[in-house]
Amino acid sequence: MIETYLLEQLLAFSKAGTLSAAAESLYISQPALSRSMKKLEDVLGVPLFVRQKNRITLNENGEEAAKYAERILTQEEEMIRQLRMLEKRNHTIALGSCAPVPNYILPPILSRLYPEMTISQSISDEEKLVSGLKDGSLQLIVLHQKPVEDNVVYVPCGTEKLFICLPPDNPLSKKTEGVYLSELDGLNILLYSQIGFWYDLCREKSPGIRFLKQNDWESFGQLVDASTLPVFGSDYFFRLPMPENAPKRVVIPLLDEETFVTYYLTCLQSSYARFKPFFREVEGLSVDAPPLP
Amino acid sequence: MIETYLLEQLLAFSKAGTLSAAAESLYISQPALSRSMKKLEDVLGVPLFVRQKNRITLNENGEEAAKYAERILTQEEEMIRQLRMLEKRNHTIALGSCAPVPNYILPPILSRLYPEMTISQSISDEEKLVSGLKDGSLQLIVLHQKPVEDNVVYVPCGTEKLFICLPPDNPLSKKTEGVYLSELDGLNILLYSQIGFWYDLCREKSPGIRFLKQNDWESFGQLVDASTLPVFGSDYFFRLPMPENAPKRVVIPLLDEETFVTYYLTCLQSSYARFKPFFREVEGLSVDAPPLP
DNA sequence: GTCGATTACGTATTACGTAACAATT
DNA sequence: AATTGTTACGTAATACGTAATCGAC
Repeated sequence: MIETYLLEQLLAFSKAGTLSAAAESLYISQPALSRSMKKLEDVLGVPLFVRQKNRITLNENGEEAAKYAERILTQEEEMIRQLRMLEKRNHTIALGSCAPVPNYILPPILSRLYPEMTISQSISDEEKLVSGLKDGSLQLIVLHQKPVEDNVVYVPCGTEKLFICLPPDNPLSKKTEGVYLSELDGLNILLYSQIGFWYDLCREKSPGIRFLKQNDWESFGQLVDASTLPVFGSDYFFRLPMPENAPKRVVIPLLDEETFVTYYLTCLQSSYARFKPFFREVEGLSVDAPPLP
Repeated sequence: MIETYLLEQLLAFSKAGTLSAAAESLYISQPALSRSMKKLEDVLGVPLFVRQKNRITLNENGEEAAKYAERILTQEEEMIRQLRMLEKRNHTIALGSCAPVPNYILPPILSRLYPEMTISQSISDEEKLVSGLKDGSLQLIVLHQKPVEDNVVYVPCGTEKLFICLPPDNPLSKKTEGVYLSELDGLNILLYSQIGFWYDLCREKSPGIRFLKQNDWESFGQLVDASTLPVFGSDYFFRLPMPENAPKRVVIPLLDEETFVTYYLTCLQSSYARFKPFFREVEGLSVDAPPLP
């Protein structure tokens, strides 16, 4: 049996070239390393070095042994990595959503139902969500369309409606009955970048919009407050108890039917048993503001 | 870094099922193993066991870890095996021959020229000899035909002539000028089994011969002495200073041209430099009896 | 009572550091 | 003189064994 520290020290030597340099890199003394290498030769039963008076180098066996050592040490690292990942996966529920709103609503419910689990959340596009579900890196995903895959279970878990908030001096702000996305062509619109599929939708329907993207939520909020630039709004946010969501602006509904979406909470059939209580609770949930404190 | 003994102990536990049984199989005490498993969990940073009051079993992490442990330990064994093989290969010259005679003649010369090397010898068929040369398990081979391969070097290293030794009462023994192998059809012939290609040759030329095969050289010799059964003979053996090679028998030459062969000592081009002195010495060597003492 | 696991404590192994030395550049 | 590797010896870390305890069957 070859103890791992011997392999580690051999590899360090093969990289450093001298015992002294290797010993330094290992934070041990040179004599200790010298002895270890002798011991390794003893354990393996073959000489690994050619020893001159003042110099020690790997022989053919030693070169070969160093390659093996590297492979084995890599395997051990891989073992640790994988086990920690497995442990983590068994203690976290990874939720992925196509839009921010489900990520506001669902995690609190998950935390209550599975108090011992860590809840992780992320936003990405439909393709990545589905592949994440399949490869096990996501346990729950929220789509804005019914999933077409087999082997999944889904329920509607709320709706969301998109609005555009325009400054009163904009001519479109008079059309209180609503506008189409295509009518926004050419506008400069403030946008928080983490909004999932909504961005793609607007880009598709109205390629001429010039988005002023903000990655930081705080900065975005300040820009909304400090300017009268148009911003998108959602019925979800309008119901939150914030004083003013988009002050100094007129809220106009969008008329494209795609701006009213239903969210579908989805999991693999194989994990449905585990999440059944959650699905029960969420089924038919309307995307509403959380209860006032 | 995971010390190997921990992996070994984990694997032992996963095979034994209880700490006590595993400890026994490892020749250590139960508490020692208990502590080791705790330590392994500590090193890996994940729990590996479900601990009940009186029972400890692997959890999902543990099962996975045991698989990794087995892989890694196997790799280490493989490492030792391969290194020892490499060491051995670098200290032995493996000679393979298609017939026994070159194995009598060449090893003494090799020992003299390469005194620090171990000489190993074996007999097998042409196909295995060539593949052995190519895969490195043989460094020198002796064929009874010129090799057709590229990347090899060869020299003739002697000849051998086959005879048949018949009892005087056999009608064929009168044909002192010689007989063909095909004429031996139907005879019972004593045969020492380790004679390489000679056996295939006789089988091919005279399928009707009934061979009385002996694997043991001593037994074969005693049978030759104690009977008058026909046996094959070789000019090499006739020249040895033995009192009687095939007593009570008449030695008749075989007329098939294939019964006179030239041996070709062969090595890879890549190792010719190493064996050049040997080739020099052997070149044109006639397969003759060794000098009388 | 037996069997299996953990805890506590002492022991023995062994990997390591320091010091001294030898040899090369 | 500076660098590199080995030997000798003491030390410290640690893996192990023994004894005791707790629980379950």
